[in-house]
Amino acid sequence: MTALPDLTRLKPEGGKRSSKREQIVNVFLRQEGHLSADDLVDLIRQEDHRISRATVYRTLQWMVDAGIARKVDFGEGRFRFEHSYRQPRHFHLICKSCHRSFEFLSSDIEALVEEVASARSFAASQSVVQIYGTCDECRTGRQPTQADGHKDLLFARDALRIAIATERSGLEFYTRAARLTRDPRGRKVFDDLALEEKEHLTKLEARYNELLQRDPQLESQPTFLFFKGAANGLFAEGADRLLKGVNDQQALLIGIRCERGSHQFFKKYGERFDDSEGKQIFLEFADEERQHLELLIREYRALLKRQGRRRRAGRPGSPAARAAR
Amino acid sequence: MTALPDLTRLKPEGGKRSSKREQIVNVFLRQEGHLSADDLVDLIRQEDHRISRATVYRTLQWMVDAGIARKVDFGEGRFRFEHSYRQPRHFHLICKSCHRSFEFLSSDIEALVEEVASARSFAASQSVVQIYGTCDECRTGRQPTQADGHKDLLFARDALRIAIATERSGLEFYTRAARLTRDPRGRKVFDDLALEEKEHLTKLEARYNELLQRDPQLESQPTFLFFKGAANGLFAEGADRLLKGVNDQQALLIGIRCERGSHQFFKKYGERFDDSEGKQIFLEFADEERQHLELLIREYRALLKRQGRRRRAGRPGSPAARAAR
DNA sequence: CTAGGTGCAAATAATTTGCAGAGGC
DNA sequence: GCCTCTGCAAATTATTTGCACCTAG
Repeated sequence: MTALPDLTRLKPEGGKRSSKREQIVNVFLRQEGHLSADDLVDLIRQEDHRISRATVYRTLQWMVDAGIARKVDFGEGRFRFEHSYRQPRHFHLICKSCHRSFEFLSSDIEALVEEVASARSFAASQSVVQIYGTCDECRTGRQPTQADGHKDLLFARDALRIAIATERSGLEFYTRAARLTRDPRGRKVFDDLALEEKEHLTKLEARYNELLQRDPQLESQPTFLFFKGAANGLFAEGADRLLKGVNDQQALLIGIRCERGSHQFFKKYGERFDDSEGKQIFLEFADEERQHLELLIREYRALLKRQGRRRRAGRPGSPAARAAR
Repeated sequence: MTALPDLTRLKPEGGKRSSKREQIVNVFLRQEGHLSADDLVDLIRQEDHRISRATVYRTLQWMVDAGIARKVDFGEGRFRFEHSYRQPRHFHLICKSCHRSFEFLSSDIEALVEEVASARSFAASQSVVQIYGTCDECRTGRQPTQADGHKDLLFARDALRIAIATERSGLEFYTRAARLTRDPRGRKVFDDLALEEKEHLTKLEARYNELLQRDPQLESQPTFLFFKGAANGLFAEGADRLLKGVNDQQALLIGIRCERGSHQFFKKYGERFDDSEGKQIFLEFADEERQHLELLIREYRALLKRQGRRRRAGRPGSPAARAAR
């Protein structure tokens, strides 16, 4: 079920193998959702009567230390535990009526939280965001839809969606730029950039479809990762009329600026997340953008060289320095 | 201390006057910060030995129902209570080392939280945002600065700061516009707008100073209300070169657009907050902007009328309809 | 053999409840 | 006198601990 392999005994340090502990961990990992210590005791007792509450508590604490479980407090006067191994850290919507809880992640909220902490010189180690209220099903009285899928898959799905949206927006921009630019060499540069984006887009979409096959109802599940700002403004580089007179050098500079923005953006956000498939997607995407960026910079340098040969000498303080950082 | 008047016995419904309860409530209100039930018992016992724990618990519950207190959970395995009467609802930074907690409010976070809830069709009734970590003093080993002041005053201070920043930004914009505009009547309109802003600004600053006098160390306390977006972009109406050819009609339209933006913005945010002085400031500010807006609209209509007389008839589908909504 | 894991029962800790008496209206 | 508030002690609930025993390395 959950992508949780052998690690069971690797992570914890200084532990002795013990059938009881392993049994408890296995039962815990087999479940999904948020279990209270008592829930877990009941589950264990179904397959083994001779397990004491104390052992379950001790094992739970051990799992938290080992990074397998996370202790969450929904204000019920007792704690619950959720999977944590390779699961993205997230926030909760908590229904006061049916007592279910739903997970989400908002990089925007995380960023604001960091900002507040830093404004107060507060070293934040963890943050809790909980929205209490009534869920859709309880309010409308409809059937309680299937439980949330695995966060990990949802996270990956949403990361891919964001990457795809960004890529689409880039493709659109370069295509428009190519259409508008009058200079034929400038147009060539934009055409190449658009082609590159299209290829990358195809790759991302293939990956997205592959993900959907792993879980057919993945697409119908609600948004897990809330994330503004991607695909917005990165490519809004100047008004259309400015694009008309762009030559190849300027076009390359624009491409460099866009790709660098995209790269830094995904790198920054990829690093923010906990280890998980979604994080990988962000970082891979950032890396592909970086490679593309480097390519553009090489092209730009080559272009300058050619120009320099033609015009005897290049200007020393030229934009090359800035563009190539 | 806290601006908490007689209301003590008004709010709760169906209660009988009782010396014990009143005593507990008074002791609670006299304190600031986050008290646990036990803290409160200890405090009460200092002035009256014959009070039972149960009564304190019962009174605490009663205060929560009456809206005097708010129950907060810092994950310590017990609840704490904070003032709630006319205190803005807020979020917490919680120091794991000294166990103090600091309050802040972020309208931006609240907005994002609402967005998430609405995307999930979740009827949010309350939200908890807690940042756990280590506070500045614990990390740097400096003296623990004086405790946070009253949220209410801090909130008012920050609301005023935001209003002032917005007003300044408006003043700056209109001044620049007046300088750039070539049309003398357009310039007159911008000059008037700038004057209006300056007057309003003076009023706000006076109010700010008055607030500082109520608590001299108010200014040195950290930001309580985190709030982006105010004073940003509201007045970024078009590039400078577009302002050059603006006549009086266009200038009025620009003014109307800016004031309306400002009005709606402060109204929306003012309504978001709980009852408190800061909320009042937002709403008052929104109202002043509205009055100014109405004035501008009247002026605009008068202008159109004059033009109509001059040119026989005004165009029916003119921008007047849109501007005056 | 020995450190760590386990069960059981007792201990804590925060909070709630049953009940009989007290006090305001 | 009635209804609610109070105090006290006992109950509840979640979690932890002491201690003797057990078991894997």
